[in-house]
Amino acid sequence: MARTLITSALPYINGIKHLGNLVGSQLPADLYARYRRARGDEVLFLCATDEHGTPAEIAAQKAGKPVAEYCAELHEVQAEIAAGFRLSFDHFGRSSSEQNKILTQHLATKLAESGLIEVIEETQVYSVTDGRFLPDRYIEGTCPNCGYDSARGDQCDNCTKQLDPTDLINPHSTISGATDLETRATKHLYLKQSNMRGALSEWIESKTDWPVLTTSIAKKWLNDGDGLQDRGITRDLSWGVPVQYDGAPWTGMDGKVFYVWFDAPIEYIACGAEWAAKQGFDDAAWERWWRTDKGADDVRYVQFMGKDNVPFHTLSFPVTMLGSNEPWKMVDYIKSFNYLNYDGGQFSTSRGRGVFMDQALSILPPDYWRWWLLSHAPESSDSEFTWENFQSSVNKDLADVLGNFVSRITKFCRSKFGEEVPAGGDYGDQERALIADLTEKVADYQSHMDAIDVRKGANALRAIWVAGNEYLQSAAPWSTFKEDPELAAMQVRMGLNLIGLYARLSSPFIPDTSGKLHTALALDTLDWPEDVAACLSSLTPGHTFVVPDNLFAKISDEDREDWQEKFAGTRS
RNA sequence: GGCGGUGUAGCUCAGUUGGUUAGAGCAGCGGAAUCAUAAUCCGCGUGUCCGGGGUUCGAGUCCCUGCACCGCCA
Repeated sequence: MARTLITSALPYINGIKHLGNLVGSQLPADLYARYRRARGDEVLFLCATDEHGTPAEIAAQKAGKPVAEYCAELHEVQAEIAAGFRLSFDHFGRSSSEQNKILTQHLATKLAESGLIEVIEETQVYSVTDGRFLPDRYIEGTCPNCGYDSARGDQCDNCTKQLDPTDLINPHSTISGATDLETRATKHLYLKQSNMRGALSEWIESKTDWPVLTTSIAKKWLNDGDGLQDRGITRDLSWGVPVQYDGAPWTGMDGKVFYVWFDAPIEYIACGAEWAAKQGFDDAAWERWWRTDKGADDVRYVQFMGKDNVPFHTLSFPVTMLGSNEPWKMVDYIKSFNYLNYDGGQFSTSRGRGVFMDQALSILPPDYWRWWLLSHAPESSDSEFTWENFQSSVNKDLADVLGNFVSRITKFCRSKFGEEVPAGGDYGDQERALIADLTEKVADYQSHMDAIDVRKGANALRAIWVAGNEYLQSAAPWSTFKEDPELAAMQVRMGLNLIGLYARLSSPFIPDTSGKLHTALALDTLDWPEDVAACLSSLTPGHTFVVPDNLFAKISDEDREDWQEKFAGTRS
């Protein structure tokens, strides 16, 4: 049995993500996971919250809660919303887990043994009032260049001049407003990524089948300017994986933690360990996915992420994996996405612009969102969400093409033959032609799904739905019924079987709807229709069903205008 | 400032290694049908493929350049 390991970029803990974040990683990852499972693969689909770092500490502080408690709560919130979108993670873990701590410390040790860690002393701004070192962007003051009074420590937003925090006039902490800032010397561990440049370059060059978006970003970082830079992997914080521990190959790192970008990707692996522990399995259960010396050789590992995450997945994390000199399973394919814009601008978490995951679910069921987002996934370039487009796509594709198809055939059957598959007649030329056409269309659909071409997959699926309406329109059982009820019965039987086919093929995109059809038609299975002809004969005369409620209500102009207004401004 | 991306029908987007009259969905127009959520099906597109140069027998597709928008980096 083929085995597929799938990970989605980890959503950061400090709040609810917007639809742009969702469509860039978790949702397409789920689509692919569902598809691979349907095709019979053994799948392990992992995701987790990314919980460490300064933003989490500050968010917790604002909420007036200990950071651990804050993260635990937000993790539950995110998990619940993920479930709301039907994201089928085998495990939704936490980067703050014990497993991740152990693994992060282990890998840091291995990297040190490989000579890839060095200790560097540098100066950073310390806020006495806040009791912490401040990242550059949390320091503001007057720009020495243009006089703008809210220039950040890394850059002036007004004149765009790049700054050093110590350049600022009258600097203060944006966390507390404190002005008692001082520069202090502090030591940090650096990961010598530059030493691995050759190995990384070779590895990336070998990935000729990757999307250009992925490889162009990777190569740019690898080759531009002075090439790949070494990066600090520790920070002076309390919330995170401790850098100093028993057996650490360095000293003097007390009170420091690993920088979030270092431990977050390691959570992909640790998440597997969390999953195994939760299932009551032993280590071998997750190691067969993650260690090539323990059975992961035949695993195909696919990662999903937005383009902003590509450097970490093509360079930093691989440095950790390769540099450890241990046989970790490396990623086989990286599917990356561009950005989804919102109505002429960007989605903005800070300004609350756009639709956030919880809000989306509060106004419509998940399948509406899944369908629109996936059929408009920003694959080749940034794409745009507008309410008009959302309304027309959803109404047309889901309500009219698919929903109405189910409605018209089941209701016609009920009125003429009752709620059971009618007997009589045999499939003829027209049906054989339809089967041949659908067999071809399903193969086309599968080829796009195999290639993880999300939009093309959606288009192909839609074409399959359309084929049912074309058939029904030309077979016209409502006409043939008058002269030849047996013929009409056979045509209706085909129509009902088409619903069964659609329920199976559509499940990766719109799982709830597939479930409804499964129940209404009393299908014995939602297995993939490897044999289209057989699938279209699987509902036999006498099989009873129930006419389902309309699958999709249409979005009215009033709703659309309402939402347009509601989500334009600031998140309430 | 450096780098990268994008710019194709009213809208959202496809267009593989350059090759016949540039495509899909939606919207619009005309028709058929009336089983169905006025839902479906059929037919209809002369679009300076952002502008300007160039390479080529031939360019949306390669090169140079200008413009616009968007990112990333320093």
